[in-house]
Amino acid sequence: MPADPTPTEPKDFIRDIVAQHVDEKRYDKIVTRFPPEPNGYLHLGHARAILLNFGVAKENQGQCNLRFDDTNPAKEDIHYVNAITADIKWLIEGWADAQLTFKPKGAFPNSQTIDDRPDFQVASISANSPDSEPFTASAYFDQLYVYAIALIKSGKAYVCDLSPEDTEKYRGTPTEPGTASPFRNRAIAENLDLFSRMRSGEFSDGSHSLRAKINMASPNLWLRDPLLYRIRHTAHHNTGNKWCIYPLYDFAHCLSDYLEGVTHSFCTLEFVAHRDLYDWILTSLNLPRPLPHQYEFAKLIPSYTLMSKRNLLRMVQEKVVTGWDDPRMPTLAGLRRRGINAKSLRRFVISTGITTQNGITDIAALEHVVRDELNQTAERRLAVLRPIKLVLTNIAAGESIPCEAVNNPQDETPTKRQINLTREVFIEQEDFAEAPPPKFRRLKPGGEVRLKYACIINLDEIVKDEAGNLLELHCTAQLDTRSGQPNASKKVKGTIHWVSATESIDAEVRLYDRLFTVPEPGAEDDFLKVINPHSFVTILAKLEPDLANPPPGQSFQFERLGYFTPDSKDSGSNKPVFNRTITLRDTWEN
RNA sequence: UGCCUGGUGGUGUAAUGGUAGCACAGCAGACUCUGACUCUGCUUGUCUAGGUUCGAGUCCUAGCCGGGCAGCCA
Repeated sequence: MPADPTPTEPKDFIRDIVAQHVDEKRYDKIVTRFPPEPNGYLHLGHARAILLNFGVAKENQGQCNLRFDDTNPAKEDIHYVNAITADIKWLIEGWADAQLTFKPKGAFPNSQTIDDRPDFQVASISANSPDSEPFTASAYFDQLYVYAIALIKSGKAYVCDLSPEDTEKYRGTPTEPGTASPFRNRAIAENLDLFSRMRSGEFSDGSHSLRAKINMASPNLWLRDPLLYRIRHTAHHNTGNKWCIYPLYDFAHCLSDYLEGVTHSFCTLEFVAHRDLYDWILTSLNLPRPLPHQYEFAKLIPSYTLMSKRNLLRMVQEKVVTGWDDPRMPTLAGLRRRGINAKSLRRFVISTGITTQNGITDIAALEHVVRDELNQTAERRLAVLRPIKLVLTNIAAGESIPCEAVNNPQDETPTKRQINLTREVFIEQEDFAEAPPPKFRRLKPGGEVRLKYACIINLDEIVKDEAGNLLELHCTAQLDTRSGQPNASKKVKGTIHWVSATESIDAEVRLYDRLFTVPEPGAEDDFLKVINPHSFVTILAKLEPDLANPPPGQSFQFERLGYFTPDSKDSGSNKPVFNRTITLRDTWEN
């Protein structure tokens, strides 16, 4: 197996840009960053951003910083930073671990002088180092404050006393220019004084703000004197009560990139309008090092899923699902618990490419790679989800006939295990039909079928109770059709799976399906109306005995049914709970 | 109807003035001790109209359609 599971090296407009910069030797090293806000779990959409940022870093021997964009203490929580960090490590493990970069524990940006100009820069260190921690925007609050003062001193920022409502009114509309705030031309000294008093807690939330002085008539709304700082008397999960003013995204993000030495800052299309502001702030500060630049790409939106954190949070809060890591959720945690491995996710996401076109990606493309990966790697087992009892009348009670079962036929030299055929076995209800449809290749009256890895059987008698309910099936086993026996190569049309009634275990199996019934639940006025009522079904199944204590994280193919993995939360010793990752492709219809 | 941005099979994505290709999905068949896998074949596309050119998905002009932007969210 190759150490690097990446498929072919991707090529797209962003890699072209980076490649050109590398040719030009524009930067010493390519540095990207993944900047999640710790206010929810990472999902499939983030996977594209993660794989882009880490991919570009990896392909150019660069680094990718994990930075928490934690500038809004009202919405953020430390719980999310831990979950996000774990999810990222999981997603890139064995692929781009070497690129994941943190800062030294407790580090803040260092002061330095470059060409007689003052500068700040934060040190970086491998995330593998024990004394490392993720970058955070909140670690830059001191420097950000210094930059804000520099902007004020150069006449490029001012303190505004307009209320949030008035600020909105003054901004104008897309078709009408805004009007200048009455505080726009305050003296620099007054701005400095007011800003310092904002910081010291003298003013209430919303009463003042720091604004960039750009152009109230700009066709780009984000250049109409955007806010840089707002007052929030709220404790922050990192900085505690040190601050009561917090920088806004536009001010914090570009400067965080700069402080970390980021060269390429990738984000999604809705930030295109912010790019001018990103550049304005950076160029206004006369910074001595090369400036980072922002490049935008289209979001990944798979069909039959909801992708916004707002909606996912609502599903969690309204208990549509059991939590952020519910196996039906499109979160990395949910997908992982479902049994989808990181390599499958990478393959899927990378296969969708990077462009600037918005669109919906067919979730079948993900299902395809999930099946393909698992087909290669998952060991096969026999399991019966909805059992009916079948009695092999020519086998004595108590007798165990050993059979060899292949663990994975995809292996070049497959290993085998032993399963025992006994007088009583269970087969799948679906594999028997008293009145079979045309082309039915399974067990039917007067028919014969092979029990996988065992022998061919003939149906002799259908036993029912007085009410006509099916009780059991009586069959005869053709024992000489077992592997190694004289008639082993005898052909029959159908092969079905089975499990010994006396040598099997009972286990809970959770059958998951798509959460929504429509391809685009996000386009619905209320997604609650299009929830798939059958997205989660739990049953008691009969499994091969060696499935009693499955290794966590291991996937199995239950033959003819699908891929299953032990649930990471609810499985107990000798009491496994299996999640169905996905069914096998099924082209048989009736 | 301000500014930005984008239109290639059903979906996603290539082709950077020179044979419109790939993947998924779909359909048909072969194989099969998994109706899986694998294999074979097939259906389906350059938003429209002009122009430049020997040659246009690609360049130009006009139009049509879609997405984004008016948080003290990110």
